[in-house]
Amino acid sequence: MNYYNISIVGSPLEPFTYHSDNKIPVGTRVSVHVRNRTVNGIVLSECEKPEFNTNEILEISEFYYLPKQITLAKFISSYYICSLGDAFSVLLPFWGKVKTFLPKNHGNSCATQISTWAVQQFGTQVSTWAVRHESQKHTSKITLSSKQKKALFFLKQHKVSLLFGDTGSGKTEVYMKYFEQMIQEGKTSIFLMPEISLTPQMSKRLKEHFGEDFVMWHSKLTPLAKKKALAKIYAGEVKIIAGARSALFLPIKNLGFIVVDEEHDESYKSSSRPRYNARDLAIYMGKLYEVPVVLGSATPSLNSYVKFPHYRLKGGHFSADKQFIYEKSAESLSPLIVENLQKVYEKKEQSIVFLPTRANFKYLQCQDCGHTVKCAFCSVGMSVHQHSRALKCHYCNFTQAIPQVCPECHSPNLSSSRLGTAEAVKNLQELLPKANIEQFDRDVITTANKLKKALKRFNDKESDILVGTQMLSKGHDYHGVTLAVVLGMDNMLNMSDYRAREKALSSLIQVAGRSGRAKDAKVIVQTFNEEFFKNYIDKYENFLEEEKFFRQELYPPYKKLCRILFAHKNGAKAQEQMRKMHDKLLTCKGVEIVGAKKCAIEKVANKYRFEILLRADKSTDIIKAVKASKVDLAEVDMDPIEFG
DNA sequence: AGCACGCCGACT
DNA sequence: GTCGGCGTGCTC
Repeated sequence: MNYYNISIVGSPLEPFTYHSDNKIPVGTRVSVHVRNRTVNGIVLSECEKPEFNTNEILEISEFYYLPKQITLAKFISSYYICSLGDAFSVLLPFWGKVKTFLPKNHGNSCATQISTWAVQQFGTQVSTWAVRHESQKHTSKITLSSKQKKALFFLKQHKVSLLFGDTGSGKTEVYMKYFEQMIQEGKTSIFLMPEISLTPQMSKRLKEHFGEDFVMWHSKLTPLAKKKALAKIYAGEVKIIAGARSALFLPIKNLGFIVVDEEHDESYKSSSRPRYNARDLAIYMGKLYEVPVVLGSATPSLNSYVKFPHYRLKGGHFSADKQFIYEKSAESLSPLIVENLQKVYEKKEQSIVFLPTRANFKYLQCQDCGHTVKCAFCSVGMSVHQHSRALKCHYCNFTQAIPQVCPECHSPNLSSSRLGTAEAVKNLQELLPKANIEQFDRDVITTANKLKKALKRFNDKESDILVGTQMLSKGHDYHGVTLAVVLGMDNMLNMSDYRAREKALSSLIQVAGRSGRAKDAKVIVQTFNEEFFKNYIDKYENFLEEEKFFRQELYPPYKKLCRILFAHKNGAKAQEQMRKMHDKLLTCKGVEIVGAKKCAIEKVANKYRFEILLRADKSTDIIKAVKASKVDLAEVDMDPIEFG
């Protein structure tokens, strides 16, 4: 009888031991009983017969994980502090006959014939992963400029590098050239991008260029589309996989290269367990698979800028031919803005109105001077807690009474108002009753099809004004736009988030880069912080250099942060669990407890939420401390990007 | 995480 | 008398 340690997919528990008559290779996915439920497990290792009675392995599947995937799962489990079963739940197994794993002279218990899974599924012949007969399919249509050639040369010199390229500087061509070269070496590339399901023009472009070598992968694919894509991947026919963060975990033979485009984008971070960051895991995988990794962005994160060598690819058209107007006003749709929107509408031109705030937080801002109350200890905005009638810092829990007058100019006009997209559309529609105004955000644009239609209406000039959030700035071309209105920058800048400045500036640059590809474009930025944006709008690199000093000693990339969440419908229970873990953490060395308190959004989905924020020099100290102190309810968020 | 077991409140 | 709430505890 053979005994095996088996990690149960999705289980929070340590691996269990099962037995089988068969000799089963490590990495094989099997099904087993846990409390009479049938679940998937992964064979981790063979082991001795344990003291207790074991269950039998029910079924040995044709799915398996390769040793490097197991290494990756173990890394995810240790770094993000989750069970191995949770780590495996994000990885996709290989499929087929496992020649290399079968020991010599071994019975054929698991040696199934080359399966015809894909054929059964689709009735089409799918080739095995034999090396493809490389036939010079099409000669390259990509011609790089000398700048782009230099960029490519630079990227090829480094294991991990940052392509710091302005909007419109042609980053995509550089990647595509790199992909082509990988294809010639018979290797597959991963091209990660945020919200790929909502960037149809990019996939169209890749499809046109790479044809059958290309597939798209993201969570919104229909089950059938997923099956088809997987069949092609299993068959080894795919050379370019463009996808959202989950594409990183597809079963790829011959991985050659990983691109993380728009690396600054927050959607690379998973907000459910395991809370991994695909950008960071891409770098880990680069090392593990010994393949180059390229991060790309017009507005790179300070994190990547500090850690990796970069190539600066300057753009063709950016702010040079654009007029920036900074308006000091706290009024959401000010007369200046409405007047400009009106003028543009009357000229039969188009506008976009950008509201970057997710409207989750309220900050106290002076309506006369724009000053926002900040924490005395953390240089971040204090958020308004109306219930407790107090201002609180989300980092250190410093609390103060809500001031009656502005601490800066002593004006009594302090307000914590905020503006959402739907509300802005409604207000604008009243002011411009004849204009066609559309809401353009996650609430309305839920599918690729809706996006396509909305963009078509806009490009056909059936709609005049788009009012939206981040989505407006993600990779779309609006050729007819001559006015971009950017609201809510101060809210963003004053978020109680150490990345507030980075997020605000990069959002502004991204939206400015989207709009006004036509000449004579105007960008109206409503802000009391004109100096900040003006200084850096076309000098993001200068911003990054200066931001280093703000982050030093306190924030990433110089310090590691970790957030522990406690959510329960019984608030007292959540708080008690937090307190318990907090007390345990006090005994741990090398870790600073920055705060332990109620979340800013204290109730979500009927659950009360509490959180602990930890800071340390090294992630190993955090991992050690958290593992030693973890309580049942705790959910670990390593390298958090959201607070509250 | 799931799911069974078990112990108290309002219902045919 | 039972149905069902969710607290506690266990899963190879």
